[in-house]
Amino acid sequence: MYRVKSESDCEMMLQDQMDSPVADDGSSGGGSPHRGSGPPLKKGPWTSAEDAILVDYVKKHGEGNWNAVQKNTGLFRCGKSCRLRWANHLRPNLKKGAFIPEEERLIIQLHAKMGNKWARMAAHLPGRTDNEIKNYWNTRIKRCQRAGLPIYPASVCNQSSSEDQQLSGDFNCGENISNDLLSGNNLYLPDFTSDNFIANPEALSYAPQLSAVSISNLLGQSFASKNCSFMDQVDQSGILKQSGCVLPALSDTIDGVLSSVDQFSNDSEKLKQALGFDYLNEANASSKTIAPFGVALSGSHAFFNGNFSASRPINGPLKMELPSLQDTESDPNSWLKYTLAPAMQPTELVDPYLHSPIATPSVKSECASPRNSGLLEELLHEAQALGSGKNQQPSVRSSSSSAGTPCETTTVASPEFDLCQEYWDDHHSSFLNECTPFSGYSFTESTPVSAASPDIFHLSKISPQQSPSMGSGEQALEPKHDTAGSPHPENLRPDALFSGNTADPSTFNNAISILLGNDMNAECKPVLGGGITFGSSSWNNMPHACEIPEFK
DNA sequence: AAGGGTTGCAACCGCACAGAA
DNA sequence: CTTCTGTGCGGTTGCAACCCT
Repeated sequence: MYRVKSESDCEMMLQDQMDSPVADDGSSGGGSPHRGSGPPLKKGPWTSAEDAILVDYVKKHGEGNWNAVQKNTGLFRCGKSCRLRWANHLRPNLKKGAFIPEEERLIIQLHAKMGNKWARMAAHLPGRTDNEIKNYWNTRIKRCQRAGLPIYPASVCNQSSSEDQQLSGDFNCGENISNDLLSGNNLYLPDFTSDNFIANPEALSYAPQLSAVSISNLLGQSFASKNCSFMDQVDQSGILKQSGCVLPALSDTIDGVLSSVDQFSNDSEKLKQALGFDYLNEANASSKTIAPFGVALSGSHAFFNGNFSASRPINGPLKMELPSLQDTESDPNSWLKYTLAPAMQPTELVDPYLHSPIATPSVKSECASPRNSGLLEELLHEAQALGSGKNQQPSVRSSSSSAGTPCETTTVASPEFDLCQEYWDDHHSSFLNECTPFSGYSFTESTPVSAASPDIFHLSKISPQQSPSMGSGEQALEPKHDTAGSPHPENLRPDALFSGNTADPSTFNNAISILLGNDMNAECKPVLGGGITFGSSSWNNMPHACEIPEFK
């Protein structure tokens, strides 16, 4: 690393840089290559002397015209290097040191919205440079990859959801979700309408969301504005359980499902969560502040959790840059734990749709981070907790995620998962009967699940019997295979969820159409190889939300 | 203690864009 | 309109510090 030279290095001063110029290759780089025939420009770490020269120059001449620095100061640095040095290290008001939790949250959130637009992200983080943010993010990506955790905390996506709801104004069901972070940072929050969302199909690649949305559409599509964001609809599903006033009959249906699930043994919570029905259990939620991250980022898990036993391993390195908002999460509540001020009273944590009080915030998941910040450390902490095989307290119903807590679902090879598997083997028939109203709309019926989370797996188990386009449940559990029986590469991608593993593409499209407000048919089309494209977008060239014209 | 592997940051590289000539 | 120049941005690399065995 180019560690900042100690102050003793100041002694090297100018002479040092003069003595050790690195032959420049004309690397002023990019659009401003060094074209002169002067002395070779130095590369590598800046010395204090060079810094002093540059600072002095900027004080006198101001920023800009960086190529003139060399001419005016004798500094053997290209203008580009000077600009970079100034911008990243020398300019005033630069924050140094580690990112504070609030900054981390903001970075995560911004990245979810912008993708790798570091400069734009830096604009939201005064005193931070794009390079810093980029490095931080890359580090974070690596950590998440190692830990097998999702890049985006579920709450970040839910933040987008909540923000979207607030901003859209099209979906006014009385929620008044706090949004301190948003308001405090003047974030630019694109309105992810359902149409917009189409351009981000990865965001759909998470079974809990899908199930949530499917249920939402089943139960409450009528009251969902078409202009509501996709996540709005997800959120609606999350509130359905609590919103019996809206559709009491259907709410009863859900209650019935949950009741049947509750018949399961003490581990039923795990099963429900693994089945992705946790979002239906918000009324029992005590854990809006529990699990730092939801696990509904199933696709992300698939990406990063190479230990996912139920799926084919992901072969080879994956480019970790993910399109923005790829992982919108279905849990409408978990975001709260990020946005609520620390002083927020517990009562304020009550979901607007939640009729029953929330358990005391003191009920903490064992997975909760020591810092309770929901940030990178928490991810790591969760990973540790997962590795240690810790479980949540049985009495704690975690509904922070539509798919359960990370403790229970991120480590798919965990005993919990096996337990769920066993439960399924034992009870799936009766459960499926109970779940009949939902499964018909479950996207998992056409979803290859090899790259998905266990949540997706279990959801897939729900649907086959109900699905006209899916075979047996066992088939549903199998990743999509090509004719040779080998894992289809598409299965290794989150968007494999939409890879059209249905015998009837029109059915699939119709389902998506229902999901996304009936506009899918125009935008979504099957592609060769079983994938689905959304307009011109694909996984690899998916534009970030900010690149979508509406967001600019 | 030593050596190899990993981490994380600073800096570089190359492309793209805008404005001036 | 074309070319040149400056700047911005995102991806990548280099390497010292740190960690692990």
